Amino acid sequence: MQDKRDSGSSAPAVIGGGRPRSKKDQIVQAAIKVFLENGYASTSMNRVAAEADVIKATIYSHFKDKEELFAAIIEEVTFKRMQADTPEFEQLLHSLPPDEFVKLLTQKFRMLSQSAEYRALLRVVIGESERFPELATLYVKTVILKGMELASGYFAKHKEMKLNNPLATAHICCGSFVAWLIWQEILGGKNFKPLEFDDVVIALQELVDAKLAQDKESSAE
Amino acid sequence: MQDKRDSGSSAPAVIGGGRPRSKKDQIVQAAIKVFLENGYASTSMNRVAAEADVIKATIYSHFKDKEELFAAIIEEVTFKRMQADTPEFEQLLHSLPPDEFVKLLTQKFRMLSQSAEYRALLRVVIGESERFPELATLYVKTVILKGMELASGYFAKHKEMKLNNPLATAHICCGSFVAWLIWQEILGGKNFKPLEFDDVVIALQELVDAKLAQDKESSAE
DNA sequence: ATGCTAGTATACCAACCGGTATGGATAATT
DNA sequence: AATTATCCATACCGGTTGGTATACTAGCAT
Repeated sequence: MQDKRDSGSSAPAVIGGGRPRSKKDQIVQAAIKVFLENGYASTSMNRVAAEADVIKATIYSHFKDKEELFAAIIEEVTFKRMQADTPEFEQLLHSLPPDEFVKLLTQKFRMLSQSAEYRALLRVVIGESERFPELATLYVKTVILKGMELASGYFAKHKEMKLNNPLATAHICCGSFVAWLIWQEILGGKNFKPLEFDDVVIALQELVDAKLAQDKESSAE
Repeated sequence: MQDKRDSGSSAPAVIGGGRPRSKKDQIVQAAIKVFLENGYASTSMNRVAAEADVIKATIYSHFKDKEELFAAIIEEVTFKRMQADTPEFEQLLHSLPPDEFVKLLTQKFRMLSQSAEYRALLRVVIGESERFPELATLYVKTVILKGMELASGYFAKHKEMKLNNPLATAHICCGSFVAWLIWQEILGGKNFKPLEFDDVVIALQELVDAKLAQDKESSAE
């Protein structure tokens, strides 16, 4: 029972048609699907095993118990979603004018919110946040804060915008997006009170532009 | 098995020390606590019965099954939270200047977000939104949309603000608040990247004020 | 008194839960 | 050829699940 923590390519079981997918990965992929669909409590290990086309004992040879498997899949999905931007790209972002910057930021978010897996991740992380606060923290740190720091970093750098609290302003931007995702898509609000994401972006830009114009004017006098 | 849908005061069982609380209410109160603490799947009916100090069969004499009980408690809490404003109060709100209006809106939200029960409700409704979409819809309709329509109604009425899309602007305001509640309180972001709610309000007001000033100026020329 | 209702207490049900044990098959390593 | 490790198949474990059945009691209205 040696610690075989090779996250690399030493897949020990390449048997069948030459799949490079290790058994452990097979399990993780299946677990991602089942856990994100049903949440922690109403997911049974039998169901995961069946979905992974694997025997239950095999799961327990890779993961100590249900909780560890759940934590593993949340980490997996979280990090997968956050194969973050290169420093060069962030540099580029910082050099853009505000309107272009917001446009790019929203594009990134739009891509995220179109992924069913990402929506499910958000739902499950919130739903299980009471019993798995560490996972909620992980999610916040690696996903939410990344976008937040990007935006607040930009706002802080561009002093011509004269924002007294860059973090709070970044929160308003990102928060508007997250809230839209939750109440329109996850909670199904779009079915009886639709609100286009683009309209939110436009309205947001309206506000930011106004702020920008005001500051230009006040710095002129 | 007649339909006894009296939501009034005909409590049939006033036995003990003279509690006016019916047995059904006893069950609902206990179920609220347990379900909101643990979510749907990891709440057992035995636990609810014990918490309500009632036998399990008694629960099933009032509710057909677990799902019905869960739906009942979500409705109960949802409506309890939304003993909405009087029309007169809404009228008052509409007559306020924008900054005062935002201030009052945030005060209402601050009160909501301080209630642990409300936070738990939000968490559970999101977490179970896949298996209970009707409950998510109920929540959106009776809670979220109420605040949204209040704000968007105000924005639409005050044409001097020249907001092209009142609903989207209302979403930015309310969404900023909800998102703050989720990532600071529910997901625990405050523990390592604290952001005061008041700072969000101030930053938001900064943006709205700028928009307002811009419109005044443009209408002057 | 006689039902009727609402509740209690307890026991029970089949199904499923997370997790383990055993024993055999396969394949790579030595 | 022997060893080792991984996996499968099946069966099993004690405990819990949602939900029911039976038998009994207390209050209430006719």
